[in-house]
Amino acid sequence: MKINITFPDGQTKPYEKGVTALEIASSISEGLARSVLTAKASGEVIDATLPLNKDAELQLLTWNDDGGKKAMWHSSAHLMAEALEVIYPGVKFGIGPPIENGFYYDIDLGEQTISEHDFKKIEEKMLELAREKNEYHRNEISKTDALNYFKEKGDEYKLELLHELEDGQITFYTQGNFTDLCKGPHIPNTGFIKAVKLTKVAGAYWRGDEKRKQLTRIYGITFPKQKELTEYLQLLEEAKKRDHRKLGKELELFTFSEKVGQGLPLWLPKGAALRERLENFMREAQKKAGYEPVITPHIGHKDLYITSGHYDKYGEDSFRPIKTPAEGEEFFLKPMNCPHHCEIYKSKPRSYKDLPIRLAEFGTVYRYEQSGELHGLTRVRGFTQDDAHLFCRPEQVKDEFKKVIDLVLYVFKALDFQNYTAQISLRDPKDKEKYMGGDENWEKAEIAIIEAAEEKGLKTVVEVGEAAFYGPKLDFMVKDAIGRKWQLGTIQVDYNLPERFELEYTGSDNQKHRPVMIHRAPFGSLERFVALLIEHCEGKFPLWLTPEQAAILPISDKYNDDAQNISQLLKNYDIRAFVDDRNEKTGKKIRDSEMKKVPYMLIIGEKEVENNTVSVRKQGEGDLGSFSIEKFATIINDEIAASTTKINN
RNA sequence: GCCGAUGUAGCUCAGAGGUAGAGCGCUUCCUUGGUAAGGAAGAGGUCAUGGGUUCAAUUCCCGUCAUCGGCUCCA
Repeated sequence: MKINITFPDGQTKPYEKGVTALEIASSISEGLARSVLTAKASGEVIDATLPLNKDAELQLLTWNDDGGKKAMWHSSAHLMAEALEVIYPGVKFGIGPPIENGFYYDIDLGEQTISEHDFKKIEEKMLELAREKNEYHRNEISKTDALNYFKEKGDEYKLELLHELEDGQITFYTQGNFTDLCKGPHIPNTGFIKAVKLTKVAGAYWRGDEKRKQLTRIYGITFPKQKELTEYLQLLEEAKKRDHRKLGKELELFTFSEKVGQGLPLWLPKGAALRERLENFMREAQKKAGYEPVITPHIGHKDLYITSGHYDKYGEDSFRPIKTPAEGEEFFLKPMNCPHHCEIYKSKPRSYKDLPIRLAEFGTVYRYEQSGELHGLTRVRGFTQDDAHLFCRPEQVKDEFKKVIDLVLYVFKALDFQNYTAQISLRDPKDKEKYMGGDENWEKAEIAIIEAAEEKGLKTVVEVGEAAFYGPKLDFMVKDAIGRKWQLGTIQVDYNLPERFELEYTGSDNQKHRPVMIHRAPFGSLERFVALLIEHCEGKFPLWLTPEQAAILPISDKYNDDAQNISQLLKNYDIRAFVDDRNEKTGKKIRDSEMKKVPYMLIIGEKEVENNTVSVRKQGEGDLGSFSIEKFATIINDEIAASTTKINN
């Protein structure tokens, strides 16, 4: 019997029924056969060693394919499990999947513990087992036999997983002396794994449930060549150089103090100046878009949060209330600005003609985040949102929402954030208690977001269960230097707060109506935004934002006064410059300015003073030649103008 | 909050059961220099913090705090 195999280039060839992808690869070339990890047959990724029994479109997957990598790492998780079983007899296994970069396995070591100091011996054992080139054998097994196997082994985690599977679709994979419940696919044998690096150990709750037992999770990554591991490790080193915590310290943008408290950032002068420019940029953009600035206090009465629902949801997990000494009234640090803004809306009667009303505030809010979760400027306990609340008529929602999308995209474009993901976060319909408000409001809000994003042509991913407790949202997510995803811009439609605060407007029918609220923050929080900005530009900020635009470097202290004069002149052109008048050689001053990522260096010596010029050097590029001060000012201001024109078109 | 690691000078880090070191930075002096590190001298540390073991602890053990990597959470 023959079957027809169609290759990605459209060619079709007949093969014997029962042929494996690996055999097909061998028939093409030995080299190919040596690099095939798995195969995709009619859309499904399978073992390359699995017999093919019917016509199929076949794609051979190697290390260069996602499916190949995933299988490699999945098989590596099994290999690690085998090694662990040798070193830690009696270890029990949870799950061990491949992930974006490598794999992990959750294990229960009983009384034993494991730390990074133990990695070396595990890695060595893995490599030793890999060299045995043990094949990954697939076995279909009945549920009863499978249950018996893990009962005997005493692995309650695998038993729990098994109970959820149906008989007839259970497979085991065995390599060497290790057998695991697994649906595959796997690579042909362990010999493909040539380089192993265990990266971290962490506690992880069984099935992601905080209330269940915490297992030990070991992360690792493997490669088919030692060289690729070396390259990967280098890449990680490079990424660390972009880390905003490191750059923030080096460039003197922000700091933390144990005395002030964890998660409470202190903005240093350079960081504060940078942030202020960002705020002004946003103020300008919002003014054009019809927003009205408001200002509200940092605390609010407990009743405010009872009305808003925040007290119910977070009262116990927030910072403890502040009590007035005489009356014993309770106040909370504000965790959000919306309740205050709702009260501003209510300060006078509103007509349909007034809507939409757009109230904007750089509001500083405080949230008690779990201590283990704090992280540089990206996750803090006190931060400032570029917040605004739009109160509109129901028929205005979609239009307003689309305008906000435009604003967010404008901001991202201005700061060159290209690799964002637009994520629509909906509520989890199976877990309605987590959320506030009725079904009808939720449905309206979710539909409004989906339609607005669609009409704007945004490519979105939908995440169920990620909504805020009072409404669905559209978030703009960006990755940081170490690959973690963070929410920056956010837009949220809210039918619930207007109801809780009993917001109203008088319609053209002279009846009372309920407005709809849109919460939005294009930066999200200034802290987080600046953190991501630092990482994206590696501390080399756009010229209009950067703390110091130019360093003036006198060749010797004879020219210090001339340098000061030039600094004064540049101020007239709105150029931020400082004089490095240290008693150092020019080479040293240049080096230091390069390291501090100052965009321009102006070298001043005898020639320049005589000709009334400055010698211009650009960071990362080198000498540009001599220019008059006016000319230099034009260069800078043109460069800034060019970036702004680019944004506006 | 949970699991694991870490905490030594302003920064980056070395060190050892007998009370501490380097490089950079800082101060002073010499040098007055032309596009990525000129030279010398000096100041600077309750070795995170509280307790325990010991003749002796910064070093070993325990608690606390903070930081780092994950987990959970994230208005």
